This record gives sequence, C-alpha cells and structure tokens, in this order.
Amino acid sequence: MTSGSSKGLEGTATPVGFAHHDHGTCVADGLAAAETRCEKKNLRFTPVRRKVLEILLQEHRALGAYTILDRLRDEGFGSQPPVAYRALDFLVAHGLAHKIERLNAFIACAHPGENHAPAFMICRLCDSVAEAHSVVAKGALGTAARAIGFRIERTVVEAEGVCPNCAEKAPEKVSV
Amino acid sequence: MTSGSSKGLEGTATPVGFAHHDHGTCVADGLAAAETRCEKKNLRFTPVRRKVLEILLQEHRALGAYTILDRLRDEGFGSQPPVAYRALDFLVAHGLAHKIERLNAFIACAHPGENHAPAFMICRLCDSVAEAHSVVAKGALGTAARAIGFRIERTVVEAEGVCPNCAEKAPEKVSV
DNA sequence: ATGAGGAATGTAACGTTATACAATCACATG
DNA sequence: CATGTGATTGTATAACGTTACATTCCTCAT
Repeated sequence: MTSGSSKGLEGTATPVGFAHHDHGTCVADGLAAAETRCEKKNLRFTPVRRKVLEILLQEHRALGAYTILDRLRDEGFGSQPPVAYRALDFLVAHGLAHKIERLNAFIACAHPGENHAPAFMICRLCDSVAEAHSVVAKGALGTAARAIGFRIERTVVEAEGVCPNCAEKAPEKVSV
Repeated sequence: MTSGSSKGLEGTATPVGFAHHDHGTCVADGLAAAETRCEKKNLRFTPVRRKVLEILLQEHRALGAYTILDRLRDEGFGSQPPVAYRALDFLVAHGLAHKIERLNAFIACAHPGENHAPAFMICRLCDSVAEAHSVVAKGALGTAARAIGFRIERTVVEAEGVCPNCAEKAPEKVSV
C-alpha cells in the first residue's frame, strides 16, 4: 500500500516499494487485511505467522529465512529453521507473501487479496523490491507455451536493476 | 539445437527441449560452437569448463551444481564445490549456460551466440526444461519499469507447469 | 465435560547450495 | 632472470533448506 487512504493507484501497474509512504499504517493495514482474509477462509492466523508477516511488512525488501528466524528468536519464538519456514510456507501458500527466487528470500505481498501472478523489480544497489503484476499468459512466453502445448501453472518473473532512487543518488553506478 | 542440420526453426519462438532430435550432434555442435565463441572472444575454454558444458549438453534438464560435481569427480577433475561453481559461473557469464533460479540448477544454453534474455518452461513431471526468449522490455513489467524509472539490467522469467509429452502420458495429473 | 484426531509448534540433526579467502600458477614485461 | 599482474586452484566455512520426531493446542463429536 502506498498509504492508508486510497490514492487511486491500486489496480494500475504502479508498483509499491520505491515510493515514500506512511509506513506505520502500511504495516498495520497489511496485518489487518491478512487477519480478515484468514478469518474468511477459516485459516489460523497464529502468533508466529502474524509475527513473520509483521517482520516482512516492516521492510520493502526481501528477507532471508534466517534473518526472519533471528528476529523470531528475539521475540521469544522458537529458533529452529522449521519455525520460520513453516510460517513462510503458510504465508506464501495463501498469497500473503512471495518468495523471490533470485534472492532466496521472502517479501510481504503488496497486493493481498488480489488473485495474481506477481512480478518483481529488485534494486541491486539498495536491495529494495517492488511488486507489479505480470501477465505472462499474454506475453511472448505465453505464446510460445500455447504453440507447443505447455501448460503454465505458475510463473517466476523477476527483473534485476537499479531503482529510480538509487539511479539518482549514484548515477555512475547505473550502467552495467 | 533441434538437430545438426537447420530445420528452419531457429529464430522462432519454438523452444528446444520437448522435441525429439539427434542428441549426439546436439552435444557435439554445442561444444564446437562454444569453442569457436571462446576463441573469438579470447576466453580460455579450459578442460573443466568444457567438461561441464558437455555434461549440461547431454541433458535437456537443469542439473544441480553438486550433480555436476559428482560427474566431474568421476572424470578425474577436482571434487570441491568451487570447481563446479567456477566453471558454471564462467559458462553463465558468457552466455553458454543459464541458471534456473527456481530449481537452483543449471542448463546449457539452447541459443548460444544470440544476445538474449532467456525464458524457461519447466515441466514439474519430467523435469525437462525448454528455453524460449522473453521480451520483458515489451511486456507489462517493462511498461511498469519505464513508468517509474526502474532500469532493468537482467531478467528471470520461468514458467512451471506440464510439458506436452507429460500432458499426453498422464492427463490426470495435468490439472493443479 | 471429555477424549479422539488433526493441525501447529518446538527441537535436534542433517543435507544442499554457495562464497570467502588464502595459496599457487602462468605469462608478459623490464 | 626477476617480478608484477591476473587467472586459477585449494581449503574452509557460511547460507539456505529439509527431515524426523516429540509435544502442545484446537476442535468437534460424543
């Protein structure tokens, strides 16, 4: 969310993550939305799961499972890998978080509630990640897949590069 | 390559990997092309690098670094992880192989020589991988990136699903 | 209420993937 | 031949992820 109140940007291709926004409401809203969603679907939004989502929402970056695990330990939760991985699996399975394959790391979903095939932009300088929507089914890959009879079930679309903020701050590092 | 002799498919969206072809020439051609390419660019196509590419070319699947390492050991090369990773880094850096992020595994490039942003189709039943071309710059993600000033340097586009061969053999497993 | 069954959590050990850093080698130059 | 430079190799370790199993917590039918 770019802010607590709607700014008319939702539903467009405008990604979250590179823009300034009210972070407090951003976290609170995300948690509230998740809670509502879990109630509706009869899912158990347990303390660990809630905490992990909160940790993820506090960043617009992807966090490694072990970073999350460290924070869980600090908060008095279990400290073994499965604790973090199970919560993450739950969040990912129900569309509340995504895995960034390129980074082996996780990020809170920026568009919860929407049925989507997410696409990400990863800044290699500041590590921030923005989420947009991919429409692979309509792109070249979708065409190729249809042509040969490959049935797409899930897609990974991740772009690595330099975000607008970093491009401005460090123009000399902008070119590859 | 679908075969040693041109079948008029190169340059189209037709991916390699799900179709039958002459595998012997496919490996030999790949190695020859790599050799030529390295000579032209003054790169050292050392025995380990050559062997790793040969191993990859023998499959149209992605292989993990440690699988490759095992085969290297069998052939009398070093058996420590960096041996495999360094060769793979070289191949990837020079477009002779690609990493499939979703699988943490590697595959020989199906279109060496072409300057490309690869896209992959991964069959979850038989594990085969086909390479097509992505044109992210022209898709929704490219549009979103341009709109906010994100500069894309590299893309990861991977579709997971069921290949035509498996869909035919095991139709009951085709639906998610 | 209560106890059976399933879901979630905690803990330990293990397996896989990847990189950091030090040492060595090979070659071009003075 | 000595030496500087860059590529390559060796060794150790870090980071990521899974399996196995015991325990606790919910919930729901009795």
